[in-house]
Amino acid sequence: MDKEAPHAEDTETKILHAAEKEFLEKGYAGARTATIAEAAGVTHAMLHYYFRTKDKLFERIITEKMTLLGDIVLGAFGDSSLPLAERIRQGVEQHFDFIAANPSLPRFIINEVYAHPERLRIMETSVQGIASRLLGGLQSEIDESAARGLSRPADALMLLVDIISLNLFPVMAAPIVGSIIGGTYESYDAFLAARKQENVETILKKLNIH
Amino acid sequence: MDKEAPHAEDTETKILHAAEKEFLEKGYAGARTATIAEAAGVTHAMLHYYFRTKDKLFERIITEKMTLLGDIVLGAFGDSSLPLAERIRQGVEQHFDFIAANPSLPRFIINEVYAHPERLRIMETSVQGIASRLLGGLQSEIDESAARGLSRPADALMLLVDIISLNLFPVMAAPIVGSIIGGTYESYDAFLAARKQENVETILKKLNIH
DNA sequence: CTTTGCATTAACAAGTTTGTTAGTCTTTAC
DNA sequence: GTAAAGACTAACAAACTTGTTAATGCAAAG
Repeated sequence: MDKEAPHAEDTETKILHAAEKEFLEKGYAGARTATIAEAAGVTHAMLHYYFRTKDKLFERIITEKMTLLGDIVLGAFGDSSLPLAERIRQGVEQHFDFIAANPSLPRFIINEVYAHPERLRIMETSVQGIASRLLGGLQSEIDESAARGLSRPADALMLLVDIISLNLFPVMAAPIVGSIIGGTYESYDAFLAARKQENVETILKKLNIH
Repeated sequence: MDKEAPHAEDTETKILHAAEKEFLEKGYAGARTATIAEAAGVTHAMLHYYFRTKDKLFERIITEKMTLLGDIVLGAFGDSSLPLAERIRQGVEQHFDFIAANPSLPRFIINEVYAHPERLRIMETSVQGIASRLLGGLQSEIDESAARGLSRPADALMLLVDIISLNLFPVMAAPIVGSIIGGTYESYDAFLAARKQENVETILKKLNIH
């Protein structure tokens, strides 16, 4: 009826959405432009008409996804208005939920950055900016809490690596971990829910926070 | 001079070694049989002569690597002759060292299992066998230690997932993490060494072990 | 010495994948 | 109504990738 009908995407957007799915699932090397075009419901010439090359289309997707991943980390742990224990609990949970909702994202970024480290250099200053802002704030809060005897001292960078490590693996390696847990849990989602709480507790125990 | 000269590999072995490197670095989709042949120093017809297809060659590599990864986990944590704290410390360190020495292995396995989950089914009984044997033994030791008040109770499966998560990520995501830590550490190896100890402590603190 | 069988090579072939192009259709502006 | 511009299609082409094949070399067995 009007300007914001969610149903009819234009061709460019349809291609972008199809490309996102294909690249995230199969990576650059495994993705096929013909498959993207078909999934978008357009001829594959249109893909080249709008984006020239597979490379340029890929660049669009990966830049967007790298930015998203950085923003999520900042968004999850950046809120300094809460007491440390709450800030960390919420941060771990928010980060976990986002990863669980976007399960191929970490694998995608890790693979493509490994294959072409120069892609990282484009984001490097932005990544380092986010990291130093976040880590600076978090570190001083950890220090303050430790000085008051409310928790153990800790290195904010190490803590962040702990959290990301713990949150990523069960999602990235879902098929393998799923095969190991077998029927122990009702579903893999049930395992993930348990895992989220386990990760929160692992981090809080590490900090020995009161 | 004699039977165990390490220098002259035969053609088949040269292809296998070159294939291992290419597949681990680029994955199945990104690997090129021509590149493998060139790296092995043979014509690419030889690759087909010895292994028929790219698929069959790949199967050889991935089966070997999946088995290796399973054996490593079992080897690192399977030794039940030590006190629990030592068993875990040594397990984490051994596992970490192996991953650090084989940095592309986890990425490779995770990617290829994701791309073709049926590859996992071939190993499934073996993987589950290893897992249940390992977890059973570890769980009873954890329970016993907890009953004596020497440590907190814990789920062996969750603990194993913790350890693997913590150990894999800094190696898998080395370029990204390296960019974040910037000049904080002398080298990435120095960071990894610190990381290994951090992981041991994270796990021991979680168990609150004496 | 010759025959047999394996190893190797060069050339080729089929299929796939990315990218182009010439021309058509549709919408908008005048 | 028509001219212009952008969107679109079908067909094609070039490059790449996997895999084959026919011919050759070579070493061991008889």
